[in-house]
Amino acid sequence: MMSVAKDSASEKRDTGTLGKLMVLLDLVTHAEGPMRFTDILAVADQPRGTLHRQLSHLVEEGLLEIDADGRYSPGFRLLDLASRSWARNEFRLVSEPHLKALQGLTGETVHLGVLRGTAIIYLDKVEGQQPVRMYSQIGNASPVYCTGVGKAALSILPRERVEALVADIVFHRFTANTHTAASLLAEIEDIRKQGYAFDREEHEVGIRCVAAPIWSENLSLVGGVSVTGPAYRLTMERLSEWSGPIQETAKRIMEAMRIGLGPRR
Amino acid sequence: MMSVAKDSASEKRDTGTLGKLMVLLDLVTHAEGPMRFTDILAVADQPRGTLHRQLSHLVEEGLLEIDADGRYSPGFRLLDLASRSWARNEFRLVSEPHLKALQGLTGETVHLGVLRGTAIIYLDKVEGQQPVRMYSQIGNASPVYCTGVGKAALSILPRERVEALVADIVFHRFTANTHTAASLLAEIEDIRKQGYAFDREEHEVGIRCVAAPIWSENLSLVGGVSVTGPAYRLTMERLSEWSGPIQETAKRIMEAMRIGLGPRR
DNA sequence: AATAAAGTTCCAAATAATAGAACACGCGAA
DNA sequence: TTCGCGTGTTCTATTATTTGGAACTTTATT
Repeated sequence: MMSVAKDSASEKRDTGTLGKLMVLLDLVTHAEGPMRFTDILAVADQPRGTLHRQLSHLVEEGLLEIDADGRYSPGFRLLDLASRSWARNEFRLVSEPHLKALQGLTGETVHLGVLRGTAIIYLDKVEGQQPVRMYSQIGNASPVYCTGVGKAALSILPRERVEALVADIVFHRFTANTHTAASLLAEIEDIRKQGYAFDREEHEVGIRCVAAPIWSENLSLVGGVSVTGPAYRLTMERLSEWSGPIQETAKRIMEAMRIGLGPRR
Repeated sequence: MMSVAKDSASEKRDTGTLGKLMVLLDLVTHAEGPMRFTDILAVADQPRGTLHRQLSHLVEEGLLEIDADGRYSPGFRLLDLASRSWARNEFRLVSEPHLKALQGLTGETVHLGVLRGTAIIYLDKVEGQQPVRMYSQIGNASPVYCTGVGKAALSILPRERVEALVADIVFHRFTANTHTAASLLAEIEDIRKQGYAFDREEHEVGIRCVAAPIWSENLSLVGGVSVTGPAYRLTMERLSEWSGPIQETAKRIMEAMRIGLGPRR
């Protein structure tokens, strides 16, 4: 049964059988921990028999695992797929040297992220000394509205697309500085003019960042670079000083991407 | 009575529509670089119209990306799914402190891996000083027959299951020491008695390791830990000395896993 | 042992996927 | 320009898969 049509924002995906399976996969991967059959049955809108077959298929393909107690968890196949995906990603490969250079210049942590839906997915992270915990950040999806990269990315989208996107967001107040829909839209306008964005402890108290947008001509790729660090070290003055270098880095990455694509076609 | 055993090699997966889509996903993620529609058409055994719809669905779900030139690459959604999967993985979480301890003791790189099909998927890696390149190893799938963890894992499977698995493998000769089916089966027997496995430069010249198996009672989880390093530093004598500690680490992880599951059920 | 809860299997009916052809599009050559 | 050709996209009757509901089996609880 169809409920009342959601307004504009509601993306209606028509991916048939795959779509239904992805809903389940999302359910399990977003859960706190392993889910039992009945747990899933309660939230997935499917008859028991159907759900059972769907889960079996996901398990057989390695996208889900089922333990001895019949609890479902994300499967190891996802790691394999993702590691290949990451290793070969052109955007990441092209950006890498530029991220390192920026890290060297600032001494702080540098991130590379792309926009997907209303989230920023981090593709790379370059830290200074201490060993990096793998997957600690890479692959992570963070909300657009409280990350520097997210706001920078939004700033290069056409206004109507930003509005449509913002309408889809459910705003969670992480800190006292976290944006609301209205304040976000307002700041995007400023960022559009400036060419760079700050995160003034909007996601986590004590964490600030500067970010610059990166985009392809047709906007099929929209993301950004950022320099992040603790507020006590990264004063707003210092962040401002870095707005130049970070925009420069973004520019170089875009040029490098075009070179990659340019000559051949 | 059971039906006649399927001939070892012929794993016929019956995952309907999902199975067909996963074949495509594998195709694209295993490729050298982005694939054009026609490239995929040539290898995927599907009519043009059908393939087109399947790819569209995968793109719409974010499992694949299509660039301006119509070339398909793995999608960012995979990273998101995998990062969650990794972050919450119980086996990895439980093992982490033990891996660190082993790293501290040996000073060399420690790996945690699980068996999936005929591959070992690395779940974690603990290195000494230098910053780790993310995803560099984690999520990677390596052949069972030329990794310490792989051989250790096989050694705890019942003989007939090992034989069935080995029949599925296509052996690639990476180094002069790489196993063949026969030599692998023979060594598995030894490892079974010993309780630990070596990799004597069987995957990469100049790289050796010791590994011990880790398994759950019902064998739903089979994997291992290993200590890896350059041959000039890791003499076979030294590796032998570490066979004790590494088995001890494996044992502690297995105990910790049981504690996790034990009391509640 | 009896009862309830959880999980699995089955099959006619509904729905989505398929195959094949026809339709667009871009591009280089005549 | 027009033609041909390689690519990619859309359409539709046919076919195969998925669905839903119930019956059935197994596992926990009283």
